Amino acid sequence: MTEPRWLNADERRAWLALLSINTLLPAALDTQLQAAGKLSLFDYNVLAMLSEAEGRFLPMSELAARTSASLSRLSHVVTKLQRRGWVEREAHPGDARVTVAHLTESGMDTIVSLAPGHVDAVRALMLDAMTDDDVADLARIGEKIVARLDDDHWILRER
Amino acid sequence: MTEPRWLNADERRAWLALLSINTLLPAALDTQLQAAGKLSLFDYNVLAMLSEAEGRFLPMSELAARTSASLSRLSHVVTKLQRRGWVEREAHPGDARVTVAHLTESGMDTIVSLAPGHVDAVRALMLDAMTDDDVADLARIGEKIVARLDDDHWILRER
DNA sequence: TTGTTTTACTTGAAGCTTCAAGTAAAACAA
DNA sequence: TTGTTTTACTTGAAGCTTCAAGTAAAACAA
Repeated sequence: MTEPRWLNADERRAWLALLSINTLLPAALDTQLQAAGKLSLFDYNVLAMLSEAEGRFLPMSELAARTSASLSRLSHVVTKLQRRGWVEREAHPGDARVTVAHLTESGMDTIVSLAPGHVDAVRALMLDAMTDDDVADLARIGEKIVARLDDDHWILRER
Repeated sequence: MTEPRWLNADERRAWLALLSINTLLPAALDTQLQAAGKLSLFDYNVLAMLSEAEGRFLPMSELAARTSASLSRLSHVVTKLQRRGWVEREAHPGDARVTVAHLTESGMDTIVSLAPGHVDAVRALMLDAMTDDDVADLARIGEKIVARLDDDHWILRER
């Protein structure tokens, strides 16, 4: 067996920082959203992606791609959001295999009321810690990592 | 109500990239570790932190801090690791409130055998996507964000 | 056409995480 | 001392995510 290349100082710092952000940041945002509207960050993102989509609806697979989730996870969560009256499932006219998730008026009202508090939290927890150059660097480096993890991830399509 | 400041282009890119990394990277590493040894990334980190500690033991609260976890989460996971024979719980001699988690020989063997594959995965999924400068930038920016989220996080103590 | 494979989901169970409530010892306060 | 507060956990239940298995329609292959 060949000797593995261990991490050097910067690699270790970058990796540990990412790992820590990874557990702390979603937890902090979950706490804010839980207090504001009894939903999780993932729930919020599902609603947000639908609210930004044309017609406020998306096929389940496209919604799964935009939330980086598995179809199974999304299916369970949409069922929950449906019970809360925020999303509806509809048949796709052209392809009977496809389910379309549609944001309801009530769902739209919910996200509109939650958005300002959520954006404030994102600023307070992360963006306010950085200079403008840092933000640009993080965007550039972050997208490189995303490309590595999934080379046709939707956030790269916007470029 | 005052108008919220929405995210500008770079802010949105940085935020979306971080969010995507956040769901994709742990999932990919979980898959690798699950295949290699039927354990999660969090399980691995618990073992790794213990293996690096002097004497291979740490109080539960210190271990929770080093894995960015809640005590409750850690307590459940240590119970599981204990059943697999990788960790033992011991009383703290000086303070009866404290439980010390101690890595067993078997736990040490496990992490030694898993480490090379895990480090390879971290490289393949993230570090190999970046230049040396990117790594240094990410370390610097990442630590700023961590400091924002928890200003005496243990990774900042090493400086 | 007919059979086979692929796509786009859905479902239930198992396992994991969070949350609320609890225990017991240490520290502090008067 | 004695009572109160804080610290350091642990526990069980509820909710969430993953995993394995399934369904049904579309696409392809011969």
